[in-house]
Amino acid sequence: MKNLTKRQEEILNLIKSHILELGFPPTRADISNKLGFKSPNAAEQHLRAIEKKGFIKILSGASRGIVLNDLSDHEIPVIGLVAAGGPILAQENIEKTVPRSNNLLNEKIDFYLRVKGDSMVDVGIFEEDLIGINKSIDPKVGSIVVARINNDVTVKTLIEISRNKVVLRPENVNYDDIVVDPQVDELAFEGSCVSLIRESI
Amino acid sequence: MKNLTKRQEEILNLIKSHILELGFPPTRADISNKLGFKSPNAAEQHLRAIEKKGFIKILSGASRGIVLNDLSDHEIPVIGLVAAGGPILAQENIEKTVPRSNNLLNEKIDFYLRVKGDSMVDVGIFEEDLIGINKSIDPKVGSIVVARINNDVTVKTLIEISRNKVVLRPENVNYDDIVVDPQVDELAFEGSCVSLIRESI
DNA sequence: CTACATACTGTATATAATTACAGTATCTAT
DNA sequence: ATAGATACTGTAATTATATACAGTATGTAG
Repeated sequence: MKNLTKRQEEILNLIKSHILELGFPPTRADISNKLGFKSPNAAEQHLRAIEKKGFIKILSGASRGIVLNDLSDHEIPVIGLVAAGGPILAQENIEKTVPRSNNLLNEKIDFYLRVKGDSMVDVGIFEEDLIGINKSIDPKVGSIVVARINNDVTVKTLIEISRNKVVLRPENVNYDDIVVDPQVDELAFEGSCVSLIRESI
Repeated sequence: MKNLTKRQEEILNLIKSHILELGFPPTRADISNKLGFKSPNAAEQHLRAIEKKGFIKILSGASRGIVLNDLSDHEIPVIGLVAAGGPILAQENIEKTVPRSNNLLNEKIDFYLRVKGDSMVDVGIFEEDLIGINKSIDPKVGSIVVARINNDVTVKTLIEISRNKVVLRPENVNYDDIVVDPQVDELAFEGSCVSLIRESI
């Protein structure tokens, strides 16, 4: 995604603040008025340029049909079922996005993962809960991590980690620890769990 | 704020989901198409009715000029320790406020309550969790409610409710049911639990 | 009984908004 | 030098949209 010029960025910010303020995007005339253009075409051409650079999408024929593409700053993706193989943040895994303001604390959340199964109920993580994941936090013993074992993504407590042995514990008395040898099985840590949201009780 | 009719609510939801999906409100024609109206005026009149009841504001002359009013409430209070006696939403009980995520389709949350104690761990509600409370939902058997018993605020599952007997169950095998006679003890329901946030894991 | 709310159809029109076309001028990379 | 990006003015046509007016029909509260 190419960089915007100063003027284009000004216009993109204008669009964003218009949406924030009123709830819908501006028209070409709105933009022209605010920036002092004497022709709506000035705005039109800026929009085309911004679209070309991938920051917005212009829906043809629709009034105010400007769709923001860069939700990453404001929206956190929610990962549903993870397709085997591909990257966890691949588009097809994204169930929806939620506004970042849902996040109450300062800790960084890269994405939410929808919990499947009951393997973590003993620490209060239930099926369908959304757990907030920080990709940057190194897996620490005792913390809850998102691990990928041979293309299967799982959420467990990290109990032990060494060169040839990693122990992951389901927090459910009915399940046994998972012992992995990273030299035999493919193992990757996708991040650490830092928060939880339960949307419906 | 008067209640919406079923049809009006349907239209309000359509507006919300349109915004969620595309980022801007629908036109009268959009609404009519989706609901099968043969005249855009049907949508227009519904919008007027919804505006009259205070749920939206129609900006005259602006295309797609529908502003949602229920989003203007920006901050949700977080209730910490509840002082005995006073109202639960009294200023001195408010620990902080958090921004209301542009909560387009989610259930209404009047306030968050910080959970004290371990009486609800078996349903995954832990100490220091924040539970989202809706004041308007009537206490239903089987749901988790915020109850005030003689000036003590508590969160429990409602098991039984009748004129002279109310049973509240702590979701923890170590605790016994609380049986209250509303004719003897002062009992009030402050709301129902609809969501949960755990800020740190 | 009557006014008012709800829930629409149908037609029409003014205006809001997109968007094409024709220019001007400056800057930058090939 | 020349093609393309940037940054606009100016005009105009087409289409999208809001919105008024005229109806029909049903239900509900005073």
